[in-house]
Amino acid sequence: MKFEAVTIKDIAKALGLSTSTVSRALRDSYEISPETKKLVLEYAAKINYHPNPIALSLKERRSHSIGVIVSEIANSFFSQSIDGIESIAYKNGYNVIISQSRESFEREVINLNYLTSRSIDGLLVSVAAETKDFSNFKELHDRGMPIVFFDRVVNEINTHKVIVDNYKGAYDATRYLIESGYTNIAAVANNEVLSITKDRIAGYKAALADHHVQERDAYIRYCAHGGLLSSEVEEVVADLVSLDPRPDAILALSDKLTTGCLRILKAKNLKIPHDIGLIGFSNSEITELIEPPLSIIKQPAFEMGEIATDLLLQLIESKRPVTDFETKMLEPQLIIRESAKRKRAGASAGSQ
Amino acid sequence: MKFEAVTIKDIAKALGLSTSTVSRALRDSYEISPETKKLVLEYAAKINYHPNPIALSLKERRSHSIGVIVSEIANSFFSQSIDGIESIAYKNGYNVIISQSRESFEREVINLNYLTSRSIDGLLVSVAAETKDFSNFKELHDRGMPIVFFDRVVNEINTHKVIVDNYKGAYDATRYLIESGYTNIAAVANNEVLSITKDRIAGYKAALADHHVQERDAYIRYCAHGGLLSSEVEEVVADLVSLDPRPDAILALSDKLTTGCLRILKAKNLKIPHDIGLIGFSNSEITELIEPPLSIIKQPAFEMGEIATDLLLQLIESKRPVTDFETKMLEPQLIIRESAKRKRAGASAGSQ
DNA sequence: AACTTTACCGGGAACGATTGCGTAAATAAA
DNA sequence: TTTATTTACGCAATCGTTCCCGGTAAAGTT
Repeated sequence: MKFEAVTIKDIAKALGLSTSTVSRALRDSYEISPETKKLVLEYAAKINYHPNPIALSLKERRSHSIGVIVSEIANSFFSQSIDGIESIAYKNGYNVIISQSRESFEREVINLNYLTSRSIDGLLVSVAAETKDFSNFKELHDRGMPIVFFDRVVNEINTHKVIVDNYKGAYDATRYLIESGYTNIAAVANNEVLSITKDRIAGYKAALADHHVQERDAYIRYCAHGGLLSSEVEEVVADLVSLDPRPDAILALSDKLTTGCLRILKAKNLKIPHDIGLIGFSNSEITELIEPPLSIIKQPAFEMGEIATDLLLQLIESKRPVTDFETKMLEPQLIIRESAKRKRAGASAGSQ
Repeated sequence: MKFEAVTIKDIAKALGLSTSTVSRALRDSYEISPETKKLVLEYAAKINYHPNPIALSLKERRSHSIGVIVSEIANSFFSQSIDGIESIAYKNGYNVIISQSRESFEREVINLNYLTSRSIDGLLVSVAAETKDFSNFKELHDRGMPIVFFDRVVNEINTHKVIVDNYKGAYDATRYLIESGYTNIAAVANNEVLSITKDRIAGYKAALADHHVQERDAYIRYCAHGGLLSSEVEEVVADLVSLDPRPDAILALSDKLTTGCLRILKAKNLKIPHDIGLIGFSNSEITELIEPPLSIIKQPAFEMGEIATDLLLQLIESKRPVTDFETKMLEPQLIIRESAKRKRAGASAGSQ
């Protein structure tokens, strides 16, 4: 099957002109007489001419497409981000090529190689949970590929980044739990190496410290695959609830973990928030419909995608090499619902 | 910023060969001596040579990328479909360029023009809710563009299609409601012109008829924008519950509508399933966590994306024009949970 | 010794578009 | 009338790659 497009040559031949004249006429060059322009433009419109973007790309040495690497598309946060990415890219005439790491370092590297071999103009990345070796990104960046990280960033690479205030998100959520009377607060986090994990855990710890609640190592658990495997969440939660003293609340530090914990807590017949409180990062649109309505920390995913793309396009279209990079930090939104309401707000902290 | 790639010319120059020889060596042509091949291959690997896909595209007159038009990415069904699309496309060396219609005919046409002007090799489409004029697709298809429709197909165009058995899905759900003792079953559907709407409504009606339950026009409602506007769902549900007799169950005929109805029913303080039963099409991963756990008809979204892409690639890579098109129909999955359990199965109809 | 193969390799056109340069004709200035 | 300038267009190189068409030297065949 073929889809034959009309070229500038067809126009030239039909009108008895050279291709250069046609090209110039189409670009409204001053070198072409108004009559010729009119002729060309009208004929072009008539036969529905569109310049071949591939030929243009070859000439201009840029593809007008950007690559995106996320862990999985079918995840509320990422699909919302991609929505934002697509809208800005589209507005600026760029294609978006998406690939998924599924939290695997290996797949991430493969995707990276694939995308660069497809001659993309820039890259938008939220790194995989497994990734602790950033040399591939680093090398690519050093060789001049514009990269913008969003959500899960890599601090070792000096470029634009877009994140939410993960520290604050976790801090506020933890504080809320403490102020609601929870004292044994466990944290279930994504892979330990992730920037979001570090920042969120830091916020969690700080909130505990600031409110004189003792931090316990046993209460902090990591899921190497970010909850992509339900077994790892299951294990972690099972461990947690078998502890003595058993945690009276769980702070889940990423999307998949939040729903994962809830699922397992329910399976274990623990009543939320009575037996155990739950709050977590989530971008699902229907957390309010859950039983119990879920308290969440929500990220402005769409905006993050928009901003990251804006920054990337700036990088791509900048004439001079950019050396002044910024990290945009957005506000997370703490939404309190039933799943983390236990005692009255304002109860004195630091119990036991 | 620029990202300089190494070309075949660089290799030729460095090795004192012609570009044709290098090209042939890289493609393992029999015309090249083993020694030269080895030389070229090793040097190419050393300087990390990758053929420029844009130059190849220009030469071969195909871009190795496929366009996708869906109503919105941030929708469980579509993001799961895209997941499937991406996996097959990736496996075959194709890029996926995604665009969103947001249920608008106008945006769909714009996306269509944009994608074709980006010289894609084929198109995967799930039509927008508003679209009743298919002439744009038809014309494109007639001009030789391979198109595969999935989920929301257009019957007027003879090409491959991938759907679930929407009739059966709606029929089985309706039958389940009837057998559970519901008698006044309303249907809330997407835009009337959509193929999925027609098929699902037909299944709903057939189930009513087969079980001697009277069909009422007032019980069948359409949402022109597929629930993208929460106001339209609100209106429809408000109307429905004010009817006399009030429906004792709602069958929601698409993703957004299912959660939309639930949200509004809850806001109206109606107890599900006691006051009103609810079942609907949904591909959300967390419907079991909802209060009450949602009974759903689930589509094999990932597989649909995979199959549609497979079919599209067949079309693209076929030497001869394909005239024998097929419609793959997959099985929907009926998952019964609390939201549609009222009386015991097998209870006689006619309640109150 | 003369001819035919075979093995290897290079030149250059082509894909579709842009663009620097050259130039004929028309017009203006001398 | 001669020269300079402007107008309006064509030629050809270029982007990176493939591939048709040759070409040459060594080997094999009479």
